[in-house]
Amino acid sequence: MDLPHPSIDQISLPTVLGALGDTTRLAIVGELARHEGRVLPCSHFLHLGSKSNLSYHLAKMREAGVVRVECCGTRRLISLRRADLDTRFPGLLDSIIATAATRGAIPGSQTPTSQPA
Amino acid sequence: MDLPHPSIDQISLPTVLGALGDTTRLAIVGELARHEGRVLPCSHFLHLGSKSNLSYHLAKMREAGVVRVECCGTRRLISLRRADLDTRFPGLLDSIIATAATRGAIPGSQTPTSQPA
DNA sequence: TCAATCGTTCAACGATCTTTGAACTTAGGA
DNA sequence: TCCTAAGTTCAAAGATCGTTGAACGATTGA
Repeated sequence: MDLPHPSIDQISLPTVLGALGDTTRLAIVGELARHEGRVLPCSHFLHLGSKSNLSYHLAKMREAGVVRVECCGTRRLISLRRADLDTRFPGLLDSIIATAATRGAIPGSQTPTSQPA
Repeated sequence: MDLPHPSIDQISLPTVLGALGDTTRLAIVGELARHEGRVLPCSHFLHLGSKSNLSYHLAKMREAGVVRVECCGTRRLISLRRADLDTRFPGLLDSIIATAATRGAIPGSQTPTSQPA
């Protein structure tokens, strides 16, 4: 039932960058960053795409080592592999998340703070 | 004769990440970083691919705003848009370049210092 | 002028990506 | 038990990607 995740050593820079080079996936990462430390179900991201579409994007990020997916009954609990990524690529995630929270860096996205709550 | 480059404001995070999510292009950026401030002709990168292949990758990075391409006779002089990227995405390029210089982060690549000269 | 050099462009290809909807699986609750 | 909710998987489709080789244009130098 456990889904396969790359070990820290197996996480590759171009694969991570490729995984983040997509507006939907970047939006997911931004969302996860805003809920730092917490764990979110897939359904949290339904506003970003259809069920099967999210399944696709989340699998891609899991395989790239960006995200961890844990099974909990019929749920999948998603979290950022923040510590692992910080170990592997110091500063990378920080700068991406900081940028992603900035107006205009991601075309078509709204600034998180612009949403009511 | 001048090739089109996006202005700083037009540089988008997912596009930049996508441009860097490729081993050939990451290698080009690494090479440019090792020659910081200097300007290199396309021919400098011929060990990374064929002429037309490099033309493709360099165009992609130019359009993404990662690289500047200046025409000088029949030459194209390539440079990293380091200052522009630092302004737009503080810390991003630093962490990518630092990582790219690390053994193992980019599968199939050799650490620059591992090469004789 | 002629030839060589430097790089772009094009068409083609196979591969990968992104999205969709329908069918399916699995677990939990009434 | 049966139903529902949460996600996955699959096939299909269209788009984009990365690579190649051939043809092309533009500049430089003999």
